[in-house]
Amino acid sequence: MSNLAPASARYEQTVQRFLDELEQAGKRKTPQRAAICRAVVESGGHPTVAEIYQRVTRSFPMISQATVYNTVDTLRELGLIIRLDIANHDHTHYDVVTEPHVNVVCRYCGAIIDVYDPSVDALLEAVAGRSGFSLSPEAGLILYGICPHCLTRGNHARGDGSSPAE
Amino acid sequence: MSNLAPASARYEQTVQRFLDELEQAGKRKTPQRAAICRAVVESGGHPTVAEIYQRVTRSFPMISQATVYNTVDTLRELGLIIRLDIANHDHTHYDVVTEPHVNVVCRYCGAIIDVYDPSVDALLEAVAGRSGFSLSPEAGLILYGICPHCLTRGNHARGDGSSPAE
DNA sequence: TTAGCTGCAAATAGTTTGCAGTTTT
DNA sequence: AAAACTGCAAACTATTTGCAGCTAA
Repeated sequence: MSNLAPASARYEQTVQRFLDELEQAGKRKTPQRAAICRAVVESGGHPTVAEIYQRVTRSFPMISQATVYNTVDTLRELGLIIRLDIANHDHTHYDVVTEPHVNVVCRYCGAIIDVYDPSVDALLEAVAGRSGFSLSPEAGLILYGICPHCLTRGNHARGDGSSPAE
Repeated sequence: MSNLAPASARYEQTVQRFLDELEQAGKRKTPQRAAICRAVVESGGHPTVAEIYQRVTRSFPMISQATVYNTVDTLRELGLIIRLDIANHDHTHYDVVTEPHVNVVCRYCGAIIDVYDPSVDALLEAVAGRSGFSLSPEAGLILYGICPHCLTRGNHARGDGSSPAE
């Protein structure tokens, strides 16, 4: 792991990158958007619009959810974040990580973690070869299971896909 | 591929399996459910509730969508089908294939195909090892891209995730 | 200036749910 | 008979959209 800089500095760097990309795309750099970008990055994971909205509200009490929806969609169009449609989660999640990886979701507590492994690239190549598809590089692969924490706690009583947490 | 039996016979066999599983689970075997099971299997792919409903309406003009939703969810609980939450598709799809495989979705025309490859198993093992998760065996992996047909037709003008068909 | 963005409110629509009557076992 | 299921309609809610006023460039 390369943790040469403190988290805050890395976050700020990413936020700056987002703003630069917005500018390059001819989009306006509004204070709301800056706050939303910051919220997305600082969420440190896989935020939903509701989470982003709640976070941004601290600095912009009057902001509307529609603005968050709009901005998040703009960021997605620019390829800066990707959508994660997770089964049984009421809200759509977004991921700052755009390189091919796997999102592993706990069926019980709803936790989402990113996993990187060479087998992802192998899978992409194999699937592209077999299907003839031109696959999107930012594959938002999702796998479901029970996380170590819930396994230990014995929280995995039911094997179905009922929604326990988020 | 092992196509020893005609499609219709294989379908009927699967329908029978579904009905048997329903019975074993202590569920009732109603004519509506039989029709829904048949519709799911005969849809030959990745049906939505709307598609199933439309198909079942032929034999049960008075059936309600709620019944389809209920039954489909029951089948899912029993592990006979899996849910596919596909980005930008308005309806939830279901897949009769429950073995680990990849669903490849065309961003342009919405087509969904199943791809089997040993790399899927490798991925599952690697992810399970790295994450410590107990992964669900019926991994509904989804990848996005442009299908060969749309590639040829040059239909892939836009690289974003806007919804074109489906 | 002016095209684009924000915020508010209303609309959209897939899915879920409550309930009364019906049916399988 | 009893629990389960069906069908209808109403409810739910995340997301989208229209529009008037603001604002970054």
